[in-house]
Amino acid sequence: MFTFSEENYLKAIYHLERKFPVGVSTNALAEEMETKASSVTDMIKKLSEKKLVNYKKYQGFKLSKLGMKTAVSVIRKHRLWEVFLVEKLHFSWDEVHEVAEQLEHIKSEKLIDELDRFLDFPKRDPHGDPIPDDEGNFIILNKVLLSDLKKGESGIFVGVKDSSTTFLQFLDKRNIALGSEIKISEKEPFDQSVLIKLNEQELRVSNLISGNIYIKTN
Amino acid sequence: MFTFSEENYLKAIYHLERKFPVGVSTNALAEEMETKASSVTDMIKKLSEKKLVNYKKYQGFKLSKLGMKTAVSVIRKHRLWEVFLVEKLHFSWDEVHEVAEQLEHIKSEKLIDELDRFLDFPKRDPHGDPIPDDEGNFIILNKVLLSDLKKGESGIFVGVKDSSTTFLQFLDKRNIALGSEIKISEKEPFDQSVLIKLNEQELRVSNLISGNIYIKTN
DNA sequence: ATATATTTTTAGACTAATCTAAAAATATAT
DNA sequence: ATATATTTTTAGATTAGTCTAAAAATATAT
Repeated sequence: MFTFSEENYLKAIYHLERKFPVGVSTNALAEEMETKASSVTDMIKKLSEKKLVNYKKYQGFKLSKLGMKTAVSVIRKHRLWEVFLVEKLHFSWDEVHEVAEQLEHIKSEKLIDELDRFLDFPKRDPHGDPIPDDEGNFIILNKVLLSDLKKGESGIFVGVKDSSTTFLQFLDKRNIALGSEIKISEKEPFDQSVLIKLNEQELRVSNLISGNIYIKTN
Repeated sequence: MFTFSEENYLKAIYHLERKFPVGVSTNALAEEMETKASSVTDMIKKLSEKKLVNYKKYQGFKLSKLGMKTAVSVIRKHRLWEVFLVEKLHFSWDEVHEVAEQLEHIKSEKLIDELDRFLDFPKRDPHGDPIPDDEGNFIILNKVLLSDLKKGESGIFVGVKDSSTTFLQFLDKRNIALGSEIKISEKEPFDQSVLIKLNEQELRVSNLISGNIYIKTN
């Protein structure tokens, strides 16, 4: 079907389209892929020939219908494998990404659908991100950033925006786990840091932290 | 570490060394890999530079200690994934090979050791082949070909020599499954076909079939 | 032992994915 | 509006893995 590299580009374009709904630029994709703009241009040409992206020179690009379907399928695989690693193989949520990056490229419809069944059709991956079903449909959960809550408001911790190892380990260290109830006790107007209450304890976190935590409000 | 291609060559050399213990030839490996002799020469040079094989021009090659270790590790991964596919994901023994060929190249020590534990340290894959442990040690089972048994002798079906889809499906169709007790009722001297008894039924199989079935005798 | 056949290697080319450096297009600023 | 800066594309190279065709080495046969 498609090469690992093509799939990785499609996935990256998918994520960038959330940030830039009008279209993705060569430089933005180069940064996301940690590669050079010239390499991106080469690859975009190839993806365009294969009808995976819509592209006009110098005008940016967007996923085609086929490109979108393919990207979502790779994301489904990535997230299902993450669930497998955490639930069955004792991985922690900060260890799964690297391995899932490899596993997401394994080609087998049966494999992924059976894995889905084996895991009992999970709706979220270990970081709270929704898992597309076999038709590519997501459950969109309405969530807000913790940094957007006002003093006195509360909700459930349902996901992270940044899932870097360091951030995830930071959360682990403070016992901030998915599903925890978090309430804003205080909000410092000067630096936007917040005093939060969770698990019967109070904790002060910076705006950088609260801006990476997704909350489902009641 | 090593590329998919390098790992595939190492695995193929490993298997060929069983057949040709003195050393593997370029042509033999080309046939095994379904590629051209010139491609094999190119790759062998690379493997030789990386100290994975011992090679002298025109004189064939053998795996080095490092090459052997690497090949065994790939085989361990392949066979563990096969067990996973059959035991957890409802694959049949004739469906697993193609997917395991992909999964065997995933790089993660933790992944494979946790998978091993998750599967409860299986000693054999779905075709009866032994699974190396995390040190690379195999359990060698003393087995003989069904075609080597004499009239009246019997044993347990413990493995297949040829694990092609067609052969495995042939066995399925006749309910010849791993673990079955098989007894030679009759042996036809002319074509070496045998009348076997298993599961309370008698069945005639050709020499080609009996030459691909491994038996553990009591 | 020498001619012939077979095997193996080399030489040169191709594709995919990447890079650097330069050119072309577009955007920005005064 | 035109010069300058930025972005994007192109041109040309590089690496891994493969191929074909030819050359070199080895094996076989009479």
